[in-house]
Amino acid sequence: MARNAPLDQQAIKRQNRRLILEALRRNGPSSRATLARAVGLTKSTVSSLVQEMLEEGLLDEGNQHKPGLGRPGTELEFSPEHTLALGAELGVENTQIVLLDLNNKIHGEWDWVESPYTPLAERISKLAEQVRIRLVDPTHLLGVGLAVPGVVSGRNLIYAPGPGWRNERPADLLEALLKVPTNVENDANAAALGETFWGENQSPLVYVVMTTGLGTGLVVEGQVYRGRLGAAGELGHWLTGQPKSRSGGGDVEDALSLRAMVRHYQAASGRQEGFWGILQRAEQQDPYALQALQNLAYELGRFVVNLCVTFDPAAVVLGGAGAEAWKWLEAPLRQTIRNLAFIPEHAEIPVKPSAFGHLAPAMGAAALVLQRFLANGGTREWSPPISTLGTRPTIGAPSMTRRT
Amino acid sequence: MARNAPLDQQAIKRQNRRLILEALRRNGPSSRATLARAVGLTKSTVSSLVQEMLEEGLLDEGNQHKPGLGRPGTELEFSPEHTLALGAELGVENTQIVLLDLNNKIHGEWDWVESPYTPLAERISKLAEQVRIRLVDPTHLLGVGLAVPGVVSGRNLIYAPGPGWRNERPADLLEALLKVPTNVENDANAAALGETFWGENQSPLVYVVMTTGLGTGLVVEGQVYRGRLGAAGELGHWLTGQPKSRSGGGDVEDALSLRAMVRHYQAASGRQEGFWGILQRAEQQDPYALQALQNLAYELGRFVVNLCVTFDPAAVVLGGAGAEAWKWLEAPLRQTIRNLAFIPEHAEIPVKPSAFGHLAPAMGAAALVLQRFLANGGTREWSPPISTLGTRPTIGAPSMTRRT
DNA sequence: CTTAGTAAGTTCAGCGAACGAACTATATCC
DNA sequence: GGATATAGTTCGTTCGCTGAACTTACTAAG
Repeated sequence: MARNAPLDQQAIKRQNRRLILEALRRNGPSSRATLARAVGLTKSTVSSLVQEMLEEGLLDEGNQHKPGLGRPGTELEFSPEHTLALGAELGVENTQIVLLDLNNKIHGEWDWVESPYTPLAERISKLAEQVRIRLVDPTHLLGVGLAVPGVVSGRNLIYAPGPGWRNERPADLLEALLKVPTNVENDANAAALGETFWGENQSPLVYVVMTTGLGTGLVVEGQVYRGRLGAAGELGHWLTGQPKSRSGGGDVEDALSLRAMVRHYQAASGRQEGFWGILQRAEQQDPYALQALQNLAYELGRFVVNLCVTFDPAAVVLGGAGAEAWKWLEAPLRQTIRNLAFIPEHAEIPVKPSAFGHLAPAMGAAALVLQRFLANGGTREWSPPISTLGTRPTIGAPSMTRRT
Repeated sequence: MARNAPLDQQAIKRQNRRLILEALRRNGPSSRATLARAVGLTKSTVSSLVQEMLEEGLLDEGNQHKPGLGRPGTELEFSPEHTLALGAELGVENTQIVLLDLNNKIHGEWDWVESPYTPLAERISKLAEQVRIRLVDPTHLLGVGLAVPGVVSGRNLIYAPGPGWRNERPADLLEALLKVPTNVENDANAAALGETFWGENQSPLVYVVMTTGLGTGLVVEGQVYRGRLGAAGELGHWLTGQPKSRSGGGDVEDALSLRAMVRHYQAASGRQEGFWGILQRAEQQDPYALQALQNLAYELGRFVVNLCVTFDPAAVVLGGAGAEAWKWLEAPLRQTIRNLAFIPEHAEIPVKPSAFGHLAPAMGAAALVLQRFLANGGTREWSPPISTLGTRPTIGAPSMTRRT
């Protein structure tokens, strides 16, 4: 919604269509009259807008709604074939895709393992191939959303340290292969969006994804906060007071990440274990494993408190390891937050594991597509895939001369 | 602009009036034709909207514009009497007020000293009294903006540690006295808004105010980011790794604030000096003073780098001590940022002292009023001052059981 | 001095979108 | 079967923007 463009009558219509569609998604199948009450338009306006959308094939008429007295209404719902979106997470070690529609119905979910450092182009071709195998015709899709573990600026990927990608144009690549409009987003941002898009609308919402590193996504009033270049939320790289290298000092990741946890465990127990190994040992009451988890909870608690003074969120959602180990983290985490909160309201800030587990980034990527479609009032406005593969993004990669 | 309300034709009109007024403010006096080109409306539309605003007294016709060929245009400008806003900063030790109009003309600027810990009600009455002395009739004001050094939620002040206020309703108090609509904002947020409202529109923009403590304000696309309760940006309270008390640990303020600087200076030199004293000694090449400033620049540089990974701003503006000592800080600060930046773009992030110096928060408070007026398309929509002084804000004060 | 050229600003018929009152349709309750 | 209630449609009205034609006011060239 361009804040700096003059409005015309079409803008009114688009906005009102958007409101109707959003209400329909929030509340599930509803009658015209119910929609009219929900969005504050008159019955006649809703009727005519709905009529249009039925003719476009965007909506379907469903069952009769029988609430008791009076004439029963006809329920409206999204046409599944016309509101499909595909979300894909290009993780470091695997690819996860999910196909769903605006009725919040998941039509399919697939994933496969990838070998590390596979070039992005290969990953994208494989994705396109798999999509073709699973879908009869990808052109039915409203779009594809890609969640990637790195800094995203606009449609371009600037830097993804995990898989080792720099200055790539995944959207252009995929559009060229599938002829489907594609959005790209940082994985934490995407997951954060997904959480608000399908969950309660808690704003602002911070999503914390702890894997080998640590990143956050921020969603304010349904909009992803990206910063100027898309580099916001890289809080794992916040420099703390602990001097480590001569020039900089340690960062938050050094204390809060799977790497840090594994390191702690090894230092204490003398045993070498991965994250899952530690969890297993914790099941068997290994005191070192329990200690490592306790320590993780403490560090995570401090971090949440810091998120509170920074973003003052309405809720914090944990993804990655934070969600996997939730069982052990919950109690000590809660206690740490209570002890350290700056204002009392933050002491009881809702913290919960992601509703979608490992699917969260892929779901969020799909949400990106659906959100955009809704914002346009349910119109697919896609410029045909112009080949711009020749030009490169102008933003450089991070300097690697520092930090470890 | 309510994102979730249906639009009607009045909304179009309001938006278009807003665009015209904003263009007029940005570009200074302009003709109808120029405005039409600037906002993308037709001449006829602009003409009729302008006609209305002339009749309302909001705009005045000015001189003829003589650009060369063709009929000269009539310049339009804001009526100074109808676009006055008052900004006030209720600082810990003084009150600063500024009166200005939408032509960006400052009509007056006053300040007076306050004794610390004066109850807020007294501060407000004194402010009202001074306004009455200086202004013939306060009802001509579009509104009053109040900048306060604390956490603000909506119209209410939750907690201001400096002057020691808790759970106050400054807006209600002032409205009862002056019968003028009043907005309240955190001082750093206000200053940040002022910086973007009158400066180049760099978004996101972070304002860093370093006084005895440390706070930040964030403005994104012209809108202040407040978080859920208005407690965002309290980055001075970010917990760092340095353990200090048993429960929490030190925070950023412990390393970066005037308190920290004074402490450092004393530890090194053995002399007790305030901030201004240290600056004076630096003038005389006192090595300890220079060292303290160098150290401040280093800590500030680290902080700016952290702001970059957190908010990825387009620019950082310094207020308070950061601005006063700019002369000594600039070079080492720049160098620190260059050394520590996470991505190369952040190495050269624009950092500059506030354009308004000590006036920044008061200017920002006034900007708050003007921005709101513009957002409404230049209509004063004020509900008469209903007395709600009986009810109290529901948010508690920070817990003081921790942190030193 | 006259005339052509150019740009500013006005007027007005037309259009698109929402509204609201009056209407029809279809159910329940007594 | 009639009263009542709610869903959905129809259509004339209102409102704001548009675009074309027009008027106004100036400069430049002959």
